[in-house]
Amino acid sequence: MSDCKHIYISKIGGHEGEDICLKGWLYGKRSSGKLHFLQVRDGTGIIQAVVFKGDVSEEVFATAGKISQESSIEVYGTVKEDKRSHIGYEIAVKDLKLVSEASEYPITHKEHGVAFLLENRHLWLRSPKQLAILKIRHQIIKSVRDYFNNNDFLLVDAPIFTPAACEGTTNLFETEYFDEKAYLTQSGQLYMEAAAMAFGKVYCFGPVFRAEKSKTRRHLTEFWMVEPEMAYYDLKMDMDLAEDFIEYIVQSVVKHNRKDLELLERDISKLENIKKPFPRITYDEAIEILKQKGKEIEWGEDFGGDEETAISENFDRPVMIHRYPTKCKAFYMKQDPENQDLALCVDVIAPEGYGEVIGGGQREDDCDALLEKIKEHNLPQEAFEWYLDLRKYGSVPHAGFGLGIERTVAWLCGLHHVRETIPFPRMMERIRP
RNA sequence: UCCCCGGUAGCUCAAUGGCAGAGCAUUCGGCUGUUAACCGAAGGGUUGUAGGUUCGAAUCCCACCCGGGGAGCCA
Repeated sequence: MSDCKHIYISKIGGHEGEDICLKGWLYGKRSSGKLHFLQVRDGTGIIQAVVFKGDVSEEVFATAGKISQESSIEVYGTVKEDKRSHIGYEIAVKDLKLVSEASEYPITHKEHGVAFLLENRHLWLRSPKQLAILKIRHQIIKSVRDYFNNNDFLLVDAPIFTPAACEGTTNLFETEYFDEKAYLTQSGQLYMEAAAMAFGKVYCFGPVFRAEKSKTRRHLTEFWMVEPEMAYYDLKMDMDLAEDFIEYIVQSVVKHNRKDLELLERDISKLENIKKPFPRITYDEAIEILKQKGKEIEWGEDFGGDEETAISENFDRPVMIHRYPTKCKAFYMKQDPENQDLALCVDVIAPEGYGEVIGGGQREDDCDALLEKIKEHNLPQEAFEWYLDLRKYGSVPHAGFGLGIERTVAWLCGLHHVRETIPFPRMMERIRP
């Protein structure tokens, strides 16, 4: 038996009638007198292995009857087609090897509370639903990289340690850096601007950190962001890129993860519909929509989660809101030459209330104007000398954006909360496991 | 930081001032096609922590701890 070929469950269809070996874990078990039904998982799928008393030794039959949930096992048997199976095949077991017996496994197939599951996140990952989510996350990340790699962008990794500077330090995680303090990055953007002046079209992709005391379904303290930055791009080109990029990611998930989306009971038609062009509205038009809906909002205020959801309800695909008031955006945003009160920026709000997935815009490329902004925001000029250098040595119009991976995963998977979109979520109230 | 809700068996919950309970999980027994299998039995408790009220507290009061939901915050 030990010379049987090891086959992954996802590939079982090509081996009908053959004697094979499965290497995995016991997902579930039912017994019926002279039969044991073992649900075996191996990370690629779940299949039922049937142990009939007449087919195996007494020892093997007894072992099959007492294997505990999540014990690791090797199963030897014949692949058989069976209409009753959800994947179309079963294994008729000939022999079994208990690799390691699991003691009482805490996560059952019944309902559990969120707190309990998060405390057991290291085990929760074994559940089919979590596997489907992480497979979709994998595809999203792959698509992100494929998109930029296929469109002449250079990957430039941004640093994680950053010096004290950008916009005060209240939202940054502080850490010891030899004899001085350093902070964990909350964005690679400023470094990408430097890289864009060197290489033209660049992107970074990595974890970023926010020490905000935010307790909502859209926030994590550690999350992953992809940030492209392009020299000689204006706001319109930036928006065109964001639109094309999102369409590519969504359609690649629709194409490659249909089974995972079905397992998550996602309405796939809503994703199939995510095609260019996306609606584009100005901040002023967004305010009009909110006022029509009876929301109390004044011109100049930024949008919260409720406002974003209200606006997104008017559209069946991502909506691009551009030209926010300068005062509610960051210092590096370029002012609209046609209206100094507006910034050349864009937020992309996902449909179905999933909120902002992209924030970006055209950067201030004039050295004097940028210096003025740094002073207005009471930022320490010396920390930005290198950033100002980019405007001194061959400044060009440039633009970019950042896309939050977890919010994108939550949207495509149809999840209520971002905590399930990352293997080990880091939140204000939770850092374990 | 603020507001709301919660903490009872491994898990999900019940018991609202008077004997600490159920389902699932676990263990044992039964069943040749189970799909969250089913049937029978058993074991399993410092009711988050500390104090107070009371003849008597899981239950009422106070403080604290932990968690959940939301807000603010959020390049």
